[in-house]
Amino acid sequence: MQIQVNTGGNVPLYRQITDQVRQAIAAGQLQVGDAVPSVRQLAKDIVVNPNTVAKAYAELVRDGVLESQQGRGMLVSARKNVYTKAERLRRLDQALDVAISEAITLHFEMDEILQRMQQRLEKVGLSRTS
Amino acid sequence: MQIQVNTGGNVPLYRQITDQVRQAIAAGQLQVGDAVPSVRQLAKDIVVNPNTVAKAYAELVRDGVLESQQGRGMLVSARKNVYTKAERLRRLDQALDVAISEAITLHFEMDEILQRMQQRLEKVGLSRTS
Amino acid sequence: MQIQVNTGGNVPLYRQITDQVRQAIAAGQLQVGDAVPSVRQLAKDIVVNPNTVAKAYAELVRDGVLESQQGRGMLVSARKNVYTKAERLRRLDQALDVAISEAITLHFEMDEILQRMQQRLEKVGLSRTS
Amino acid sequence: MQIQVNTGGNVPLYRQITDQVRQAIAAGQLQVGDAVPSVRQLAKDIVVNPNTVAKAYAELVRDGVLESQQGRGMLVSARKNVYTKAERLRRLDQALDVAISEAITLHFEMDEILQRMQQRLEKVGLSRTS
DNA sequence: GTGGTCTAGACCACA
DNA sequence: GTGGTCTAGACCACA
Repeated sequence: MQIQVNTGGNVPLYRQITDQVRQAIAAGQLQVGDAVPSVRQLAKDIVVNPNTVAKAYAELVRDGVLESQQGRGMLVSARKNVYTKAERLRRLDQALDVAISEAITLHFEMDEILQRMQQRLEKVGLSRTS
Repeated sequence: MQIQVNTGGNVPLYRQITDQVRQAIAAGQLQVGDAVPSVRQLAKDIVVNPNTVAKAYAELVRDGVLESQQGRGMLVSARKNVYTKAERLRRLDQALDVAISEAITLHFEMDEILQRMQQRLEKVGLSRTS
Repeated sequence: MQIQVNTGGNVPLYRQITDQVRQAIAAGQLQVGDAVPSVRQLAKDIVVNPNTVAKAYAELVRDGVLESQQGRGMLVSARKNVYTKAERLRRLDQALDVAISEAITLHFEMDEILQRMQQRLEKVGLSRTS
Repeated sequence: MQIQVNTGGNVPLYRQITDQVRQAIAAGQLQVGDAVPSVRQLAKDIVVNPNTVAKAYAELVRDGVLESQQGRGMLVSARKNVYTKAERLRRLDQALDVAISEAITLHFEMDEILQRMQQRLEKVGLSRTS
């Protein structure tokens, strides 16, 4: 698994880590039962404060994405969605609406927004049939 | 114009206000030259501190969405496309990436995200060929 | 970078701060990537409320002059020319008109104003062919 | 004397009035001893609240530009500069520096700024040898 | 430690 | 009445 963070943008470091782990799982690069790097190792690799990696892993554990195995580090757990379908949609809509508001102010049109959205999704590595 | 805010979520109050004003303009509920509620009036209506409304309005003024008439309130401005093409894209991408990050966390797939995005765009009143 | 504010005049404190940061950048005293003093530190140094410094910095971020690195402070951004040509001219004209209005009140004549303007531009370190 | 005000911009109405009276005097359209329109008359002509005109005239009286003659309205007084030369320059410099800061942020160069300044001065009717 | 958000309350300029 | 600025102080997310 390749993780790289970018201090330039506005996305928190811990969030970049959680997102990339989730993406790697969604893309099949990480399978259930695979180990992820230790907090210290990853922190050294991507040049980030270990507290930040620890926070990211803690969130992934809380969401049931990873689980800690005594003495053997962190493993990819069986994926489960903690939210109900309706709750997931509600949260998705809320996130989309914020982006739409920004797009409206910037005078983008519907087709442009959808096209750009698809480009960003592809860039981030979400496959069409993941 | 109906504005309502939600203290529970993680979207800042001032951001909810700017978003809703922007959407009301995009949907045609607010036209160029229309007045928006006064800072104090809106603050009372939605039970928020006047400073928070003032902050939201100030941002809309900076972005050319509203303009302030000294001593007489705020109205919807005719200014458009204040930002360069590159800056508009940079801001759009940033907004989309935040939404995508949330969608990833929620385990949505690309097709679902795009489809939902289109639905939300239509809901907000953006026509396909606006 | 030396910042000093003056409570006596009619220029808002936050405006004095943004102006001086901008001038320091224009004069080369602050380079792209340099850190600016933290909100709390600068507030203490110039004896101003931290909120006022935060407001000044927020404006500079919106204009692409500074960028915020979450949890680690603010630095001088590389972003440039965020606004369209028309918007840049609109803002320049507005700023010039305010100065002209003041000059008229003070009974200055055109040649004096232009000559003085050139002197101030040179003082601030703007070269003729920058 | 032709006075017209513009509610669109950011310049206060009362300031637009004082500036235009001062300009008319500087341009010789109003001579020492000439009468200016009454507060009520001017308020009706330019469609502005009489309080606003009264405030403008009060400032002009305070600065020695106009004087009130019992029963005969307001006259143009003998022009005098209430500030010392050094004080006038200090205030001019302060006004110019604010405009320069804005110009710097907008990435204008010295020649552009000076050229634009001259255009705005001409537009406002300040002659070269007033 | 860093910045970001929000409230409460004051004072000011302007119409 | 209107918006704009500033202070004081709290709480939060992030590194």
